Amino acid sequence: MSVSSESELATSHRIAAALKEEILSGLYPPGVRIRQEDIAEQYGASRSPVREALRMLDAQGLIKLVAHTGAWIAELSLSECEEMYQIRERIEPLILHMSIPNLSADVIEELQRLATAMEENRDIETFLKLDREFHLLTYSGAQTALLGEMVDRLWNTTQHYRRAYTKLLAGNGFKPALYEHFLMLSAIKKLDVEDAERILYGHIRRTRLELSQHPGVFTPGNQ
Amino acid sequence: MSVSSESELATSHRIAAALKEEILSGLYPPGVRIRQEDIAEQYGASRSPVREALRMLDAQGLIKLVAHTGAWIAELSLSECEEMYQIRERIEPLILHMSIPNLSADVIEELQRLATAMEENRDIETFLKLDREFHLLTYSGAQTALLGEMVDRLWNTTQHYRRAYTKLLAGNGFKPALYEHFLMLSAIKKLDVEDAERILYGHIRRTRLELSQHPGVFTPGNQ
DNA sequence: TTGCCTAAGATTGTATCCAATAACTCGTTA
DNA sequence: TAACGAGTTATTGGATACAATCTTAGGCAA
Repeated sequence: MSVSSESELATSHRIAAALKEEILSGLYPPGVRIRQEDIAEQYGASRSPVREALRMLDAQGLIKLVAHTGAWIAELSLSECEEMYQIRERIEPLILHMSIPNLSADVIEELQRLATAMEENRDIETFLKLDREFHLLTYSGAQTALLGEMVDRLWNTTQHYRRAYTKLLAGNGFKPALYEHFLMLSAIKKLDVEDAERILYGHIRRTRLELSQHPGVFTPGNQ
Repeated sequence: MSVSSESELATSHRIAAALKEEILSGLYPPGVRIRQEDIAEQYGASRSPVREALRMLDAQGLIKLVAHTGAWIAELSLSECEEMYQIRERIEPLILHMSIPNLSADVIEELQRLATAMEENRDIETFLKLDREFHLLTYSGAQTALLGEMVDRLWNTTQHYRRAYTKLLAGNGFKPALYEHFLMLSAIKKLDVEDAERILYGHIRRTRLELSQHPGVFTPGNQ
């Protein structure tokens, strides 16, 4: 949050942040094993801070630690992924509710820009990035202690599967999402919290139902 | 889950579990500092497993770690606690929804027993214990990957404040909760998921509104 | 061939030592 | 008297060494 964004952080935090980026970028696919010594060497540190970093990522649900055995990139089954979406359906309307009254004109302008950019975009990684930015920005007005972290975690742990599913859609199936974004944005502009919540709920729910019709996303070696 | 429940666990997990119990029991009040060396000595271990245990508890929201500075028992402000309750209002009806179809007759009998026991009880610690057991047992039918953990965490991080608030009520104000328990139990027995969800939502919401009328609970040195 | 057992190797868990950082004390000065 | 600052102490962070555990490879017997 401040000037020197790297050097002042503890090594363990630096490693955790870097690993997190690599995982979210798709560099390590789900199920891949992570060895402490490899990571330590990769970041020029000893295993101590690596172990702490792994615990942090475990807490965030990005990896799975098993005592005396090792660490793996977290994997979700279809039903686990559906569960995440069901949680999102209930929680994200809440954080949106808390956020809307505090959204500045600048933020709303940026939302408009993002929604439009998504309309013109055809690249998958860009779509993922814009979609994430759009939604998280609609939540940015919420002054939360924990809810924000929870939402972030839900997005992170489902990231791999959103990517795979988006690839499957391959450009055609984006439109409903785009329309929903514009509808939600218009409700936000009118400060119509209830309507925005309902649209968001439907947006997440529709995605969940579509996702569950593509179980191939969850059979390893696919995507 | 198996025969020897303690000895086979890694030291770090043992320490984490023991510390967690002590924190939830109210032995360490919010805001108290925890020194690694003290804990290490207390459990006859070195600081290494203690550090790992502290990271686990940090991840569960029971303590707060600050880099280069130390660990403190987590503290909530009134507004943070209200946020937790708002999350509970949205999430616990969901887990109840998932759970009800899978509750066995034995569990329902046990729920009946717990609800009745609470009616006759007047001790505060016992009330806390029974109330927690009752609710978590209504969720026990849900086969969840993460939702259960989230609910557990919400209960744990608000434990201190439920205790303080319950002390304030001192026996009189229990009744609405007891009635709601019986109403919910009756909906569960009829497999009326929708009704059970609604009652639970109201139950948590009512508690939140009452809690916010007792801000004294959140001024340190009170209770 | 298949299953089991044993032992070597690899990997994680813990203890200890040293370094880095933060907190505190106490003296100085405006 | 109050505020600032240098130096000391206490506490946490990281590196290394060793112990405990798991995994895997190989051989043996059914």
